[in-house]
Amino acid sequence: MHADDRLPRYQRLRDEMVALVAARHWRPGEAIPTEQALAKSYDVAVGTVRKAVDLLVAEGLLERFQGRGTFVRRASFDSSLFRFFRFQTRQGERRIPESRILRREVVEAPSAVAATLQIPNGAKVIQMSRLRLIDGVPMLAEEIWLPFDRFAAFAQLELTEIGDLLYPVYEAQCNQVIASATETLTVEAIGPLHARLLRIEPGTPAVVIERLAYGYDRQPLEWRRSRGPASEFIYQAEIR
Amino acid sequence: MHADDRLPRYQRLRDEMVALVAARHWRPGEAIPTEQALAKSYDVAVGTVRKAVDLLVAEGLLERFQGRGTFVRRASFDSSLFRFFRFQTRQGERRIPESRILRREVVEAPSAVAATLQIPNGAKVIQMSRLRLIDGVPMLAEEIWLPFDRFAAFAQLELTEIGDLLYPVYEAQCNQVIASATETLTVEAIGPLHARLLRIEPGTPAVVIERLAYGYDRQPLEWRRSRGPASEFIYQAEIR
DNA sequence: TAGTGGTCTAGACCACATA
DNA sequence: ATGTGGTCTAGACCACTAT
Repeated sequence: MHADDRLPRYQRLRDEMVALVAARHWRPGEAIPTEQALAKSYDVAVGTVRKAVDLLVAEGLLERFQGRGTFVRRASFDSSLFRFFRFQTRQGERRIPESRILRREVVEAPSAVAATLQIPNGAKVIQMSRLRLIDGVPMLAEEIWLPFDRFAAFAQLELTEIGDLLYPVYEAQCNQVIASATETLTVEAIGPLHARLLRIEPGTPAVVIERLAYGYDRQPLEWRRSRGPASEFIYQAEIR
Repeated sequence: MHADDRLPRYQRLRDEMVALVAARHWRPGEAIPTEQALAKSYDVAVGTVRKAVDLLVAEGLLERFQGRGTFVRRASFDSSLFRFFRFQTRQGERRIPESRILRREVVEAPSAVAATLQIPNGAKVIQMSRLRLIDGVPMLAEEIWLPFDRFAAFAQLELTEIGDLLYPVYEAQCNQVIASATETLTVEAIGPLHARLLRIEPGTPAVVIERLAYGYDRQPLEWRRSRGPASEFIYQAEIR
């Protein structure tokens, strides 16, 4: 099962390190072996290890701390587009919104969902509808789909057992770890259904964020579509 | 005027190379000296030069081509948010929209504009209003502000002398080179004025992109605010 | 064939964190 | 005091581009 000898050593080393994290042999929060140790065990120079680690730090999989060591980074989703919703509390601090699951059921995947999650047509999915609030004010209306075969345990949980964040639950209950995601931002005039949930006027501009989240093996694990009032959204980017 | 000795050599080297580009001593499209030559002239090891160049490649200022050399990159604005407007032609290819300048005048800077461009209150600015079209269909309505003292030559140009792209004109006529920018995306229900320009219904969601563009010396050179129909906009991002 | 950037090595010394 | 990552060197060899 192995990597192309024509690839540079630092690339192959990088790939092996990714595999160790994916296999949960190196776990988030833990320190990996020192550069010296890695150099010795993989029989390469320290400089080569450094270059491989450089890559993974740039990719966000590892974090370095001078004098302490190199650590597997927790996927934090700090760069998610959700960050650009100005959902501050009245004191202006950033908080995790409260979550209310409005509905959860197991259904046959609509064909668009099956295609997106890369599962067979007609396979079962968990469909969920969720409202996120700050200080009791609705901020985001979400629809979430999970492939049933990987998340069967999730369908059995009492709703009261599910906290404000889903990914830790996926990890603890279903052994499914989210490693990365792609997000897509579009804008629409909000429909009457979501308008009622969000307590805004139908036709008001809303930002729609679709997120497809992947495991370390690059398999799609979760699809969600979230809607929030566009008036609360501001995105900034650097251009070169 | 010199750099801190406590900074690593590769950082100081990086800064000196940026300065050479800013001073137009190294010009876009040109090759810079070889790594060997740089190492000799700055009296550092080649590896140190490589690290400095690595940084500038990552920042997008330089481009490397194995066997050919390292070149100063033209600021291409490939990553601009405008890229996410699906302004395709009927054949689906990407094109530079046609530009029509609707108005251009020299005025005293409104205080918000003066603050943004970091010029004194009441200083003169060139204010411009522009429409961008594809196949004759209006796609973006833009308002643009330029500090008059740097762009005086621009105010004299016949409108027919100004092409579809402004930055090459800034460079050729005013010797002002845009090096980077920050962009901000918000959404609003379009007002009657812009609705008429864009030939859409007032109240339709519109994407508003504000861009503040800087020279190599980090001075703000241009501020523009562009509005386009949100229905044509889709933004995608990778999350880790 | 000559010259460029790309990979890799082996080792020295520095700065920082922790005990 | 020890061990970690951070910086820097000097040189070898490879892969690609141009002539």
